[in-house]
Amino acid sequence: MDEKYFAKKIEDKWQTIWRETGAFEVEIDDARPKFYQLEMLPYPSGNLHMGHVRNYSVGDALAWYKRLKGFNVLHPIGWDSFGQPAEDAAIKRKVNPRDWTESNINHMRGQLQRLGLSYDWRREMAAHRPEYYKFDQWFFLKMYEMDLAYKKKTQVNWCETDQAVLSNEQASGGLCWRCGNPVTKRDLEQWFLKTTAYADQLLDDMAEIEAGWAEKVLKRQRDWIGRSEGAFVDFSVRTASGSDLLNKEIESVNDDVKPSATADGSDKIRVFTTRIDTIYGANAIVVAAEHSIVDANFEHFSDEAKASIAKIKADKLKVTDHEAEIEKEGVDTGLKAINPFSQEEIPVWVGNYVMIEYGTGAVMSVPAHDERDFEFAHKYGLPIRQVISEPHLAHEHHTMQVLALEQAFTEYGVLVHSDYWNLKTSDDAKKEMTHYAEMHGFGEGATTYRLRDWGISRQRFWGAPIPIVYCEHCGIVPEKFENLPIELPDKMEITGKGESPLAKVAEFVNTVCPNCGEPAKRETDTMDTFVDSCWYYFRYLDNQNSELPFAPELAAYWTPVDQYIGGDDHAVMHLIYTRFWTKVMRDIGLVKFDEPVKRLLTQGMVVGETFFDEIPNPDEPDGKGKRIYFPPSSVTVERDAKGKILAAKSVDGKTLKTAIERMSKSKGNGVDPDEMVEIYGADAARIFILFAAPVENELVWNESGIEGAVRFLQRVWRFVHKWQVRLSEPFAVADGLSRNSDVSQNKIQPPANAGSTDARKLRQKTHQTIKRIEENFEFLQFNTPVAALMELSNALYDFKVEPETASDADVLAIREAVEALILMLAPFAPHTAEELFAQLVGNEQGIQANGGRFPEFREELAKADEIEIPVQINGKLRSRVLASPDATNDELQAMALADAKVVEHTSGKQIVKIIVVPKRLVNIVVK
RNA sequence: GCGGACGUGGCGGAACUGGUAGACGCGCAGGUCUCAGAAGCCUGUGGGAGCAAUCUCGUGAUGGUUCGAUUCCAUUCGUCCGCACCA
Repeated sequence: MDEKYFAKKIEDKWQTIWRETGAFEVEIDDARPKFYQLEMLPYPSGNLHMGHVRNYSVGDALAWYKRLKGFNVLHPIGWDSFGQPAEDAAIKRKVNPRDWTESNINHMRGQLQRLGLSYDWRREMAAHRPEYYKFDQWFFLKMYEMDLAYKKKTQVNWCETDQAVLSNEQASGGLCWRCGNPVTKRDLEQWFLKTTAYADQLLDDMAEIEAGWAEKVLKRQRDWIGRSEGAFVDFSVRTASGSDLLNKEIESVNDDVKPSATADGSDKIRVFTTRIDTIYGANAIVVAAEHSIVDANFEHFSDEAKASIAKIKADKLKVTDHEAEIEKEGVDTGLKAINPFSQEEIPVWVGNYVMIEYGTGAVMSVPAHDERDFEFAHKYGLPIRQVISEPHLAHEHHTMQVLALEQAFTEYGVLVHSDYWNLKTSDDAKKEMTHYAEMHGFGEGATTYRLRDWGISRQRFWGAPIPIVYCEHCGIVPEKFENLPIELPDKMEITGKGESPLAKVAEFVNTVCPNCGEPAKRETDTMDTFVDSCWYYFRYLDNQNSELPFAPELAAYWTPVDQYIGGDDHAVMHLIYTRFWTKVMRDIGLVKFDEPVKRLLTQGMVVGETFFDEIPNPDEPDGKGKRIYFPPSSVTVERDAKGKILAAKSVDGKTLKTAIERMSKSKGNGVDPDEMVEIYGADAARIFILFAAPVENELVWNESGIEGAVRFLQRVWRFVHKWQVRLSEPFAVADGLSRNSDVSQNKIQPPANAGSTDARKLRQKTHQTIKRIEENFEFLQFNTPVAALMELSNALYDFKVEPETASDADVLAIREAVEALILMLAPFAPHTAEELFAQLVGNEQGIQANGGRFPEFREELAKADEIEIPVQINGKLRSRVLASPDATNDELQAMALADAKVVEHTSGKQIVKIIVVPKRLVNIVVK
């Protein structure tokens, strides 16, 4: 056995053994419970970063733990390999995105393997390979059949100079990332998936996963879906003259918007409100500039109104960063609407704060009870009338003149100045008024969502082509399933300018209609990469299947995912889309459950110090400058005694600003995982990253701590080495102790009272540690079990017995502790654990092959001979007494009162009360 | 603006359902070994007082509930995150 711990050597050795023996390859096994451990797959950018290392170290720890617990653990990995960076690389460096992606994957696979992560590599998938995206297309066609995929016009970010569509990131700040010119919006026909069809299920099924998902993630999803219950109310509309009703059928410009015309064909504006109880306070109808009623009557508007509406529309085309609140603007159209409850005539305004996308694109303005309406009414001098009162003031308000409020009162209350509904509560009024509207045919209860259908069209090359053909005779024709995959061409030109790159590839575009066989053209848009990540973890189950995305019977065994781990930046989009996808797969019949992920752990970011110079940018209204980053290695940093940065200077003496930001190459604060592995070893790097902070927290990278992880591993290593000879010798049969060969089966079961007090204490520590670590894993804590292992290791060093003189009972206690330590170390430092275990059992087959299991907790061994009971006087700790763990409350009280220090503190005082917490504490209250 | 989370040593962080605050690690200080250094090992390490036993203050701040509060409640300050006119 090597005396010294050389990380590199044992890591190479065990990575080879794992690969050659297929140590982590799994198949269906009905004899064991399954566990599907999943981590979010990486984008193959070229290099692993520390965030990946953290994510995968956590996942690997759990996978190891579950294997040691006897589960059949599926632990796969793959590549989210479609996306913008490959295309950017193609534009900048004239490389083929496929070659660039494949070579990145090869490099990063090596990095993952050097970390010693326990993946079943046979199951690897990559989104950009035709055998995978064939099924993106398959799903698209299924959804098209199910009426879940459709095409409609929508706005995109558009750069006039480059004639190109931009993603939100590429258009950030309202400027094009390539040419720096202002970005505009443009209408484009795009493909959508009907996520809204599942809005209620996405909300309601959260009940099934509540226990396993962080509340903050569910909350964000709930907000994203944004269900609100209310009512539609129809207001009849008159022209400015107040006489003749308009006869035109009014239709919305937007598919999301419910038609404004009611069944009888007369002209109405339909509004959505969650506060129908406030309707007597409506002073106007405010509609979005894009509302159909505006178009229908535009010619009758005043010049001022026309100009104002045009301006509002134009302002909406500007790309804003959501930073400042937009000043409310609006104009009276001259149209009049009739409040169906009060028969009052109120004006119809256009307002920039009403969104055409939400509800009906029209609202009733109730300034007394809505802050936005209040602001609007205030600006334009519209009347503000209170119709909801605080309950205790209701009678008074009811008999008084209509009040003008100083600010909006948005709470529920009691109705006033509302005719028949006066003095009813908001809750009752909402129900009754909705019912009344339904009875009289001018409204109905309604639910609206903020969730929009998912636009999946991308005018890009590096994505799955949408399998649609446009035929002059047949129109929009879906490809036939047997023609899949529709493959990306090998030759293309990607410039970042103009329309989708696929449109320029004639061999791709020109095809025949799957329906009539006549020449036709292909759709040249590709799918959003979030499509790939919707179902990738089902493909791991069956990555060779060419008929189906995966076989349902494999999914029936392995899925749903038991534990999913990733960054919380995916709390909404990816995790909503994949939940949606699962529900579609259920409706197709591929799976039999509603929710794909039972437990979700969102891990915090890995961040580091950054140094930068800020160059003022006059174009930015808030004075935010452009940052030029300097790599930390090039910066001279002055720190105070506490380590706080006092000053940072660049090589040329420039004073730099500092911040703590997400690690990234461009900011120069990244840490290369390969370098960490090279210097400290994969095990130490993994232990450190788990130990340094709780998983959910942000982790500020600070290299000094990693040495502690190395020291810990070396301490364990040295201890095992020092004791190896004694630990491997067979125990005397006369002692009733088990033999060496039983070690891996956890069969060491000597009598609990054997050995010295110290030996018993060590065994207590061992079993207490087992319990603690088990609990930590169940609660997904990874920093505390590492601490517990360190404590156990410290306890071994505190056990002052030398190998030469140790009794069999001592050796046994040590052996038990060492074996438990090694096995429990495996999830955190698998190479070291494997090597030490091999040395202990005397073969090279590894923990799993030797039947290594998580050590068994034994209550009777964890129990201490005596426990220390703190004694408080008036709540202050004054003394401690040693007692048997079985001592009764009366005994504890007697011992406490007999204690010398207690006597000292209580003498001359009157004992008022004595509180005894069983096995815990005694508190004596004196006066 | 609305919503949410969180404030514990020099630092990262422990602390079961209210019951010995500061586990574990980093850092720092002293010692040991050595020709010297590295590594290792040992000791100490929240503040204040004391030679010491020990006393006292202490979990952002102020109050409250309780025999007892880092933990529960109220107010307040601060930090971070999410949403962004969703009617």
